[in-house]
Amino acid sequence: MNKKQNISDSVIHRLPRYYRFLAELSAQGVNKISSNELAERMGTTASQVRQDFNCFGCFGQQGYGYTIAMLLEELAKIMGIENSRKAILIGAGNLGKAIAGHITFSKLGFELIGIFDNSKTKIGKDIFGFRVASIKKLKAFCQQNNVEMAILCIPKEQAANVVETLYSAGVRGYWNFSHHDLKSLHDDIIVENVHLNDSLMKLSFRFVDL
Amino acid sequence: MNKKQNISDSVIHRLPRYYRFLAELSAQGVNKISSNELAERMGTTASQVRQDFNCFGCFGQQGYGYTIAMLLEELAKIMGIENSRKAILIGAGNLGKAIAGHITFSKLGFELIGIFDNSKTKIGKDIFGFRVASIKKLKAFCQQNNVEMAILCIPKEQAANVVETLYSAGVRGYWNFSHHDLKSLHDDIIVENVHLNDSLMKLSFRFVDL
DNA sequence: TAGATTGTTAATCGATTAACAATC
DNA sequence: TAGATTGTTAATCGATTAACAATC
Repeated sequence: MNKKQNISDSVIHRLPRYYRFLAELSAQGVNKISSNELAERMGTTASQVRQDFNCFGCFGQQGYGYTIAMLLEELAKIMGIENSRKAILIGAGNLGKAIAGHITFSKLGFELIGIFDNSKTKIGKDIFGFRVASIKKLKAFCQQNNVEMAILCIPKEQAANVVETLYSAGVRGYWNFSHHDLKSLHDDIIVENVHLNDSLMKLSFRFVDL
Repeated sequence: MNKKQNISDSVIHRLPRYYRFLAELSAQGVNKISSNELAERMGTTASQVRQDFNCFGCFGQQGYGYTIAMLLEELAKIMGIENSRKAILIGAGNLGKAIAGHITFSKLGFELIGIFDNSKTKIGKDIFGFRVASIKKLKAFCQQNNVEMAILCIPKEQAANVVETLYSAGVRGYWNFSHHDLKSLHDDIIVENVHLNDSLMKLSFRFVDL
């Protein structure tokens, strides 16, 4: 699937949204939809919907529309969310706990297999069925279990160190809540940054001349 | 400041990033920077940096560059983060706790003044100095305190109801972690959605042909 | 003054939208 | 067959990049 290389960020950004809207429709018992209907619900245009889907193949039927179940399946394949890549979470604070508790990893392409922390007060505690392990065991654990992705719920200052350990153990994917610019450490890693501060600043911006 | 209307989403999206990088430089003791240097650090182009800043005015000095302190001040004004709009948080689960604990609202334009929940096991408990209040008191509280923004850390199913209450009490800004499409409820509200699932799906996508 | 770097206009590139032929 | 809606090409629009005159 070499196509992947040419997909623009704009399209990638929309894929999970399509999936979300379609999954909801599906749950409501809707079976088919036209690009027009879908566009209207999502606040976009039919053209964009069709262009986006056609980046990956022809999923519709002329004169009829799209079968939602089939679209969902294709989108799932495209995004690789039917995988179960081994993932670990580092940092068992409130944020780490929220992530471990709220995210249904199995529906998003990953399997959470461990939680690590460096604080004595947390090591050994149980969180959603995981016994929090010492960060000292990180490297061995990743190597033994083929960990592919790490979720960083740690302070910015600790990120570089932790990533060095993870990188040396072969971890290449990072869901990064730490605000550290990981790309500057290695360029053969995949990083998805979450900046909640940025999100809140955008909200603040839009308030200004309300 | 009518300019605000014409600012593209692309620019708005970059503003917090500029702020973040400049704040870090400032903390490192750097005082001035050229569009070129800043662009390099941020992985963008000098042209873009200058175009972006010039959406809001002329902050630089020809032949010299930009004074970081001044840029930060201007960006802060532009994003309105020196405000302290009254905000409340609804949903005192792990996610709510993480938000209440991690986000420095006062640096982002808001002041957190209350936490609400509908669960008896949570009402009355203390979270980061706030006594969790019953959601029954929501409306009165918002009206009495001029609450402008609500953070929704509640399940999707409860969102519509809660927003009706908040809306009727005058709350127009929403930092929405609930996955409910709030814009479909009222169109004179400001909504900033956080979809962590989408973020993780994007990470999964980029794994596929690694 | 000479050098540097901005502010701003012009050129390019890419993404979105419109149009329409293909076809179910 | 007629109607509907896709897949795809062409047109438009906007965002990014390049260029350069203004100026500190």
